[in-house]
Amino acid sequence: MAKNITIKDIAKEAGVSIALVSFVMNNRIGADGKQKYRVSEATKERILEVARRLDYRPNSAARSLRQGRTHVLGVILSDMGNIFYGTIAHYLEKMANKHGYTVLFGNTEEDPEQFNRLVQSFLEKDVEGFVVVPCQGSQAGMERLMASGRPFVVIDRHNPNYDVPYVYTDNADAMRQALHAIQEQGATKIEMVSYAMRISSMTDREDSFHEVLGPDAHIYHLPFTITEADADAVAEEVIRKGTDGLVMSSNVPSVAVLKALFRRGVRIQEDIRIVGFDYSNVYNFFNPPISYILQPLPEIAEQAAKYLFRLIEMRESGEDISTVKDKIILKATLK
Amino acid sequence: MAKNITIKDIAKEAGVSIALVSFVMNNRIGADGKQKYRVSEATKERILEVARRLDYRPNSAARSLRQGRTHVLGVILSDMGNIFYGTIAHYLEKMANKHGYTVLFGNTEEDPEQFNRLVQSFLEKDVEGFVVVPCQGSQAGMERLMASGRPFVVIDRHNPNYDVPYVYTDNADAMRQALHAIQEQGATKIEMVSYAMRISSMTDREDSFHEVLGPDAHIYHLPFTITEADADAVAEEVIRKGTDGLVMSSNVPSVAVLKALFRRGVRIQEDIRIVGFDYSNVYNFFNPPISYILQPLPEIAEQAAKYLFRLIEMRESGEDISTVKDKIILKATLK
DNA sequence: ATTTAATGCTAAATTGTTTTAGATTTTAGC
DNA sequence: GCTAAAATCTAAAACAATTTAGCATTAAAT
Repeated sequence: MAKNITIKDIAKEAGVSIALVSFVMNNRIGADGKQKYRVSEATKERILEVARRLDYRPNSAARSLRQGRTHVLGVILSDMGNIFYGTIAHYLEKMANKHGYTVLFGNTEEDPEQFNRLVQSFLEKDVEGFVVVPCQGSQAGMERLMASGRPFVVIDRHNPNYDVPYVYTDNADAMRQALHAIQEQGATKIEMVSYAMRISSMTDREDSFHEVLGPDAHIYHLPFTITEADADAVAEEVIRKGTDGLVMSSNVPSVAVLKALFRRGVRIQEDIRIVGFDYSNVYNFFNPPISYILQPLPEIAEQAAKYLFRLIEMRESGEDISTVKDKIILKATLK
Repeated sequence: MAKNITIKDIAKEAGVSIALVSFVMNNRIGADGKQKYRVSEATKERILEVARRLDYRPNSAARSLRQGRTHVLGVILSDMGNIFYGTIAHYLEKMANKHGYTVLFGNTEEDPEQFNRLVQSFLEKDVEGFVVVPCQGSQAGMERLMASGRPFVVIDRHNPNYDVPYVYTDNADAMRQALHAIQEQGATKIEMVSYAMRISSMTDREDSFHEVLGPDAHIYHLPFTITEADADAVAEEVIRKGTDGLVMSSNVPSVAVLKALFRRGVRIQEDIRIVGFDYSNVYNFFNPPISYILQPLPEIAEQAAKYLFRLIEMRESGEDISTVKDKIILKATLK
């Protein structure tokens, strides 16, 4: 209820114009060489004192309306409950914070409609820039984002049909490392566990897998929401075939299949060697520990944020950002 | 650059007043019994057609400024990279979305200064309500939040000195369940692993632990950022003392200590029984699987969101929310 | 035929800030 | 003491919507 204190109240209380209050509050004094707006120390102090006393807080809606800036970013990802995205989200928020930005988050749960809704919603909220994880079928949403002219950076996946700014992991290289590792560990009948989703992170890893092991090497495809039955089916087939090496393409299916194998008494790392993709605590509890591909999450977030800030900066100073589409490719490491 | 389409552009194009456009866009036609604002079907269609054609999107800064509503919530938690908070964040976002809200997230990393900064920042962004996880020393931030009169709901922990709305787990009961379970599993020399942070979730669990096992039962206290050395030290002492049961008070320390024990070749669930707190995939890979206390995360998020919406609703209709301070206590279950 | 009521619409105020253009006051130079 | 220049400060116009109050026009009622 308590009516919020505005610049007007302060002006009245301090006996000055609202313009002056604004200048003082924004410390826009004696700036721009010609030092146009100058205020005497005395009035400045008086204004600041009143502001403090009345506990003034600027209304950001009004400021945004006038300036066209919100200092808000929009981050759209798959699922914050997944430690992979949760970690990225955390680092992104940290970067944003450091630069005076605040961030709106949204989860698509791999639903393209939801992706689209989030884009719309964030555009209307006037976010100054986006970091997005597209999903299968999110073309409409991506088109709208591109058409908006709002700065954005794609991470984790990308649609090769769209020439847009992104930060991406060298998944082909990562899979080569994984396969090299599992072969060194003695596996000869190697299969892969992947998601059914046709997104570049999966297909790039799969293509690389086939390049190394030939087109007949088998890949299991699991749905986005993996049931116990899904994982059990994979385990059964793996056992039946006598597969002795399994490379994973993501942490969730990785853990799901490990559970199913464990339930069946398969001696993991003896009967079958595993190489995971993305970190899970689970890997530590085998002998030897399960190797895994680690994507540089902090760096992904950092690079994406920096890239985005650069785009925002450019747009703010009137430059054309539609021509900048640099791709940043980061290497994953085997752990 | 592309100048945004405003209500004015539509008015001009459709040959009507901006007021009418606003009414049509908000579907405020023929409402409120007296059906004050009516538009003929024809003009309505014309306006909608123009809006569609020009791809009109309302400017939410202007709308917020005028209405004093932003349809944005602020969620402040400890660390989205932790699956516990990440999951809660996800459910909260989902609930918010369903009610037409968008959400700003912030991580404190258990730093009270950061908590304070986030409160300030979100207040200035005019969030309509907060869901917050306070941290040790966050009193200043909490006071400011309370003083703001903005609706908020506290989750996961609470300061018993503050009589505020919260959704909380019955931690005493949870710990009793955990202890009952570990005793049934045959453990007699039982210790506890907890955080050094003095927050209610930890202290309630610890108090309950002492109530059941007596004041001399030992509790290990780990810092918020646990190093391998920290966990190693606990493992060493546990081994030295011949502790045969360990109840955990949170997932992160739980996994850290499990790793340290595993590294030392301790036969988990044979030499020592473990009962975890909060879910981790790790628990499945022992024989028998490690029991754990599961907090109802979806329900926590749901109840908190509903509670918050109730408060917002009340405030919107001019009611005094400063008197409503209901506490919602949820039971955890042993899995 | 005149009042009354309903329908369809509009002008203008309002929200809290930033910012431009210019008005006042003070100081400095002579 | 006067003028020019410098130093302070202000009025008012944006920004893009919502919303109040009320104006025409047509239809219905007396």
